Amino acid sequence: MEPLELIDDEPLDDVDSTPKLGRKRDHTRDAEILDATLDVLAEVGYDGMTIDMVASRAKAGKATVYRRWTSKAELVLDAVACMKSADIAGLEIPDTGTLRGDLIGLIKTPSIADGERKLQIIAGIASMLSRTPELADAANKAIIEPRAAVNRTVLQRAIDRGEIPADADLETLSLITPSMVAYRTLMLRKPVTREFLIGLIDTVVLPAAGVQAG
Amino acid sequence: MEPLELIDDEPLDDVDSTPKLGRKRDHTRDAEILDATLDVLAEVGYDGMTIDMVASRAKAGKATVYRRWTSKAELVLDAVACMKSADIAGLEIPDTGTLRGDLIGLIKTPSIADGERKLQIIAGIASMLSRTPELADAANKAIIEPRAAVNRTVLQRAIDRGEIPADADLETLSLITPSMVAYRTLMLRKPVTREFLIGLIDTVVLPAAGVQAG
DNA sequence: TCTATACGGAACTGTCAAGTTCCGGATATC
DNA sequence: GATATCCGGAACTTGACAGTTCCGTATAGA
Repeated sequence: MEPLELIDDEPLDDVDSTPKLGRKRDHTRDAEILDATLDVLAEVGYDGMTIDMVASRAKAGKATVYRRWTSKAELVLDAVACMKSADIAGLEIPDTGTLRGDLIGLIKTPSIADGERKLQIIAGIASMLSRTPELADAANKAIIEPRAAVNRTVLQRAIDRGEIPADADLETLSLITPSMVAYRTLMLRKPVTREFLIGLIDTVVLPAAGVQAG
Repeated sequence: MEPLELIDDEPLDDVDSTPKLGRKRDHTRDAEILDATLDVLAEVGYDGMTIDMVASRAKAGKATVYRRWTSKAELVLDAVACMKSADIAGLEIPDTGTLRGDLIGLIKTPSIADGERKLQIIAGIASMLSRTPELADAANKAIIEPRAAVNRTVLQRAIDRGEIPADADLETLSLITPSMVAYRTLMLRKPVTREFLIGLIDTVVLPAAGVQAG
């Protein structure tokens, strides 16, 4: 997803071709600032975040930030909407032939770390979600949905090969691990280990999906 | 749980007996202010909440609040810690003879409404949880833990009567519904209906507990 | 090299809320 | 009724941050 164009109205195909005059707006600079925004958001939350924090982390001036986004709210919305799914995007979905193998194959150390950062970001904007639907939608699309989609894919394949019943509730099943990981991280503040995830898969997800135990 | 004694150091048995002079500090006034705090917290979150909002909702002066709590942070911590479990407290745990019957018997409309308010409160303080462990602990003890404890009770009874395996993971099982309800409310912002809860019980909790489907 | 543009940084303004102080009025004890 | 205590309310002080403006500099195109 591209950053929302809040200032520029130049054609997209002009990005790397010859501009008329002076220096061109650098779109990678946008990304750096947005990423700094997410870092600060994860660390101190929306209200604890100041534009100065974001700017200095991105080695930018505050004026530079305001040249590109009209307000703090716009900056945060854009940052959440443009969030890259570092874990999902480059992640090939495993196809081991069994549901258990696929689910366990999805457990990756960088993916866990990335997931915890995203949960911190959600926690940082949680109080605004009920009053800012656009932000809630953006967070959903960028954070929750990709993760659930991957789970749905491996579950659907398990249905296709007859490993689990065809009427299995994919919507619910795909949300079990995200939900319980979120609770463990945010409320219990316990680390999400590989063992914890395997335990969840074996004692909750697989039985609920209809796989025989053992 | 009593409000933390941040100001008074009078003996507890003196509460309703003869004070020495003038008017006595009114402990129900504390409760009213704490409750107003929770209301505001649920509506606008920690950072959106001002002491003036709390005071005027409790028909109190700001000075009165500061006479009883030293800071906004202390007030909020105390409010969360003293939160009454309106749903759990007066709730007799059903004993229907089956795990499914007990779990479904625990679903009560007022309990759902009360639960959503509590989740709004959690959302309001979410961004502080990772930086204020005492607050996270208080929220967990006051909101999630009572609910999980009830689940553990009915699960233990199911073990005792041989309905589910004796080695069932009560810790995990008792957290399935709280986690998924929290996730649904806070992140998906979808309503928690009776149907949703029954679906969770039938497709996740019971299979994971080892009850035969159907 | 010249020039327009965007830059980082710093100084500035305006607002808003935390926390304090003060006061007139109620209320309970004596 | 006299008195001590706490009350609600309002007027403060203070500090922090959103957002703006300005300036000297760096860089890319002509």
